Amino acid sequence: MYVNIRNMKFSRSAIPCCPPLLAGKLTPEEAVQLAALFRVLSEPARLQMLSLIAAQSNQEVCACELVETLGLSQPTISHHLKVMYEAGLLGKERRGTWIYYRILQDRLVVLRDVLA
Amino acid sequence: MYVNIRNMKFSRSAIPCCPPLLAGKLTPEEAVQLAALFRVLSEPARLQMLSLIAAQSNQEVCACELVETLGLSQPTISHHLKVMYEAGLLGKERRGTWIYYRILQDRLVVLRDVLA
DNA sequence: TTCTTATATTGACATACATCGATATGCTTT
DNA sequence: AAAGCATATCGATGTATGTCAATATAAGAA
Repeated sequence: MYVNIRNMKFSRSAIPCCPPLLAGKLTPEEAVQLAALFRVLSEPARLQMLSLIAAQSNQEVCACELVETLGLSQPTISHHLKVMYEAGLLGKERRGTWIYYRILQDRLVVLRDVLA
Repeated sequence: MYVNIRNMKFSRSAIPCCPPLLAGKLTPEEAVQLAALFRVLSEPARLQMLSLIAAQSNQEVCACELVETLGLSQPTISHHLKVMYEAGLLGKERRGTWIYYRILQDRLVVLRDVLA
């Protein structure tokens, strides 16, 4: 399994835990990409949604549950889910009437490594 | 030296490299705080500024150098520096006419750990 | 089909903020 | 004091986006 970080390919096992990636110069394009990801995380509601999903024993949650838990309207929840889904932070799966969302780790790993 | 992470105090040496902090439920207040930090990182210009500072051998840079390097006006650079300074991401020191900025690691560490 | 529930989309509105020109403040030198 | 350079602040403007009500779409039940 391989991971791309700033134009360089690493085998997963070759990545040290905390590589200092901010130490190299970011190209404008890289900066735009990373900023877009950080922007997705810059909403309290979205962070709470991620936290709620991560706290589930199944590591997933149906959208209706988020509507009940957070004090936001159903369209707003749906909007946030869409933003995170399109950013590659969430995966979704329909099972009957309900749609279950789960966290995709890859993008979060990229961001974490950038911050090292 | 101590670090506060989500209401818990850690001695620096006691922090494991990659503790999974998103696994616990975030309070609304924590979510607001973290989101504000992520928002600071959600601008490409600011990420490039951080990257430029980190790439210096002295780990610092004077504001004028940023104005020259990035294609933004001096007031805009000054604005971004202020945002990052007030967020605790940058320290500054005046030496004569120039003001030198450097990266403060603590907040970045908090964010990185949250993403684990 | 009809009804009910779950999720998504649309449209509108308000707020946040990145950006810049103009100007102010601060430090150094002459 | 005056001039020159570095940095900060102010005011204005345009754009992005979080939010909700209303509505549409989708799936299962009766």
